[in-house]
Amino acid sequence: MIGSGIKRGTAELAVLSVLHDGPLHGYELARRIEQQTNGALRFTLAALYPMLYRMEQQRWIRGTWETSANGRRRRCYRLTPAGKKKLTPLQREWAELFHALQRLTKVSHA
Amino acid sequence: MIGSGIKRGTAELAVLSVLHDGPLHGYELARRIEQQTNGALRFTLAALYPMLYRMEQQRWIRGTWETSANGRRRRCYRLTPAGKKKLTPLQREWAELFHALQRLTKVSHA
DNA sequence: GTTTAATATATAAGAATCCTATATGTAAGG
DNA sequence: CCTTACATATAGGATTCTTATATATTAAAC
Repeated sequence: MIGSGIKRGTAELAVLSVLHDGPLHGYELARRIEQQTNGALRFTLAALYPMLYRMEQQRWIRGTWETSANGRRRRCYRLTPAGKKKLTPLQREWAELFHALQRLTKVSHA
Repeated sequence: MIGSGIKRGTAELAVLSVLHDGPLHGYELARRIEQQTNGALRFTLAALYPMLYRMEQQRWIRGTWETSANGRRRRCYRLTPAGKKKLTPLQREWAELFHALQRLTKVSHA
């Protein structure tokens, strides 16, 4: 059965997927999600930051303070091994949800 | 852009889809959703009834009290024309979300 | 005949997630 | 100097789903 958390967990999957490409800070993360989905998926930073804290507490990502060339202070997040392990079953859960909804709408048209 | 409501709106799509097949009462609706998705998608009745009220207020469904052959009193819901009109764009929105998430995870693997 | 399971609806209390609004501060461009 | 882009942070609120509980009828099991 599909876990209860996944239905509203799009953000979690998005963050883990993007960070799988390489470390990033929050602001850029939000931009990547929006760009890579052609604007279809978008998260405000106010939604993103608390989520990054939660994911850091769960040890899926790890944040380190860094200073960019500009001298700007920013927090760089990278995927932990635990985070990588989390990504695969999460994708599978989403695929299951998609198939479930497709079955519902297709049966409904029959 | 995908609306903010749809990410957690699986239940809405499920109810509209199943009712598209024909009128049903709440208890049976929950069973159909579970059966047609092979148990992948499941809603408790406590989640379903308040949602049916909301959807009735929005005129997407209409409920009438009926008495079954057993003599049991139950509320039968059927899709309104407005509900049918709502179903198509909802399905499109979901399809968009699926594609967006697929793009994210695929780019991430590249 | 009494208990149990299945049918059927309803509400309350709570958790989780996301959004809007707001605050703070730096750097670059005009 | 003023605006735009960069960058993080918190408070308050809305929505949705879950768990727990209450009620009542019917059919089957024992």
